[in-house]
Amino acid sequence: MAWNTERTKELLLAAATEEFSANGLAGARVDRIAAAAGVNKERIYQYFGKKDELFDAVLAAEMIRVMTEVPIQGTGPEAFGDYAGRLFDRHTTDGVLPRLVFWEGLERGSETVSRATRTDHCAIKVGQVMDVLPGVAREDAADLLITVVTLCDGWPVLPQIDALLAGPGTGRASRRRAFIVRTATLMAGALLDEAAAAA
Amino acid sequence: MAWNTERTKELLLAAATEEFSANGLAGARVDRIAAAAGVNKERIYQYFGKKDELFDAVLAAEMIRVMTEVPIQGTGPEAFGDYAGRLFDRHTTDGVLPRLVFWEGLERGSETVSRATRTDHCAIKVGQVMDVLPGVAREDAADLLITVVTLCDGWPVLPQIDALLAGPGTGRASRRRAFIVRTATLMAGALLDEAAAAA
DNA sequence: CGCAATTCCAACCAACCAGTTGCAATTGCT
DNA sequence: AGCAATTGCAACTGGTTGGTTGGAATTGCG
Repeated sequence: MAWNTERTKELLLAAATEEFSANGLAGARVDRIAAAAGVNKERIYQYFGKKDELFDAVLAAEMIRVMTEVPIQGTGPEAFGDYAGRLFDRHTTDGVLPRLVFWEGLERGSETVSRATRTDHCAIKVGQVMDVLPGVAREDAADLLITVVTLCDGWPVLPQIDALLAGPGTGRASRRRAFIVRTATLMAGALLDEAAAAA
Repeated sequence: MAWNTERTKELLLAAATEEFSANGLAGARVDRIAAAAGVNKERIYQYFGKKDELFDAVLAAEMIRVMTEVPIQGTGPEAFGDYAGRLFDRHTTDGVLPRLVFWEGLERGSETVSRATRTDHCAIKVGQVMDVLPGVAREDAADLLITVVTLCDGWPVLPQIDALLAGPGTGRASRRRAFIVRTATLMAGALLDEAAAAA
């Protein structure tokens, strides 16, 4: 045994994350990834197999990282709105995951490869939403999450829509943040009330 | 003068719309567009110039088409929610525009070329929202629109998110539709109330 | 028919890219 | 030092792509 193979893999994964996020699966250049990592090209094929599999690895790693870095905590609609705000902040300072997610949706559709790991983490997340909003059905919790994720992920990916609809304003991000938090809080509250009324 | 040049352009535009929607700007193949249109390759360069410019033409045409096909009508929060529902339906039966919009956001960012035409149509749309919700500020109307557009456009583009968060359920689309309509209605109502209270 | 604009055909170019291969150099454990 | 695993290097293959070019065929108006 010799060399630090783990470090090599991490360097490649980091470079690949950047490259895939910027250019997508088809647009990413394997040579660029290798160069940016300061590692030779064949290492990629040796450690990750095809380009597609490297993309899988990147996606799963990044999704899980963000999920653990932005936890859902507390109770009540405001707590859920707070979560939305923190997710928005995270994606505004680092738009890597949003881009990866949309690239995946566009270039691969629903044919997700590394499903197992991701499905588990997602189920946990939905469960956390149900904890924050006691009584809300799993399906509603999922819809709530999809809404927040779509809004927070869409923001850094659709700068044109903002420019076209809102015009070249100042502090657009903070305005948008407040709007999303409000939307999340309001919907969470409505579903909570509904659940309480049904009980 | 001879031949029907307009028809040739339309054939190319239609084929290009399909190809760009499916594969994005970088992923689209000029040869495929020409073949699908039953037209020769050089026509593209003759009529539209570079690939990028053809993409511009496609995007502007499709955006304007959907905007006119899905009008905003009526008054009150429910009317706005109804608009959201119709936009959702339109994008569920024909996911071409959503994909184009996200491709643009990812591959070109905010560097929109054919801005002039699109900006005008968008300003009109924001104005229509203000008509539906009297008293609501332009900025809030824009945010409301951005939210609805992001949610309706995001749905056909992010099938993985639905699969991951909600699981393989039946009738997911109609559930999601109802949720989005409810969200739109609720937010519109909140902003309307706020505007009324301030007056 | 005659003529000019339009279109097709088919080949071509220069560049690019994913993935592979053979070999020499480097590393770190024993 | 010795040795085996790891890595860098550099060239190569097979295929693809955006964009161009020159000439022949087609169209429809006058």
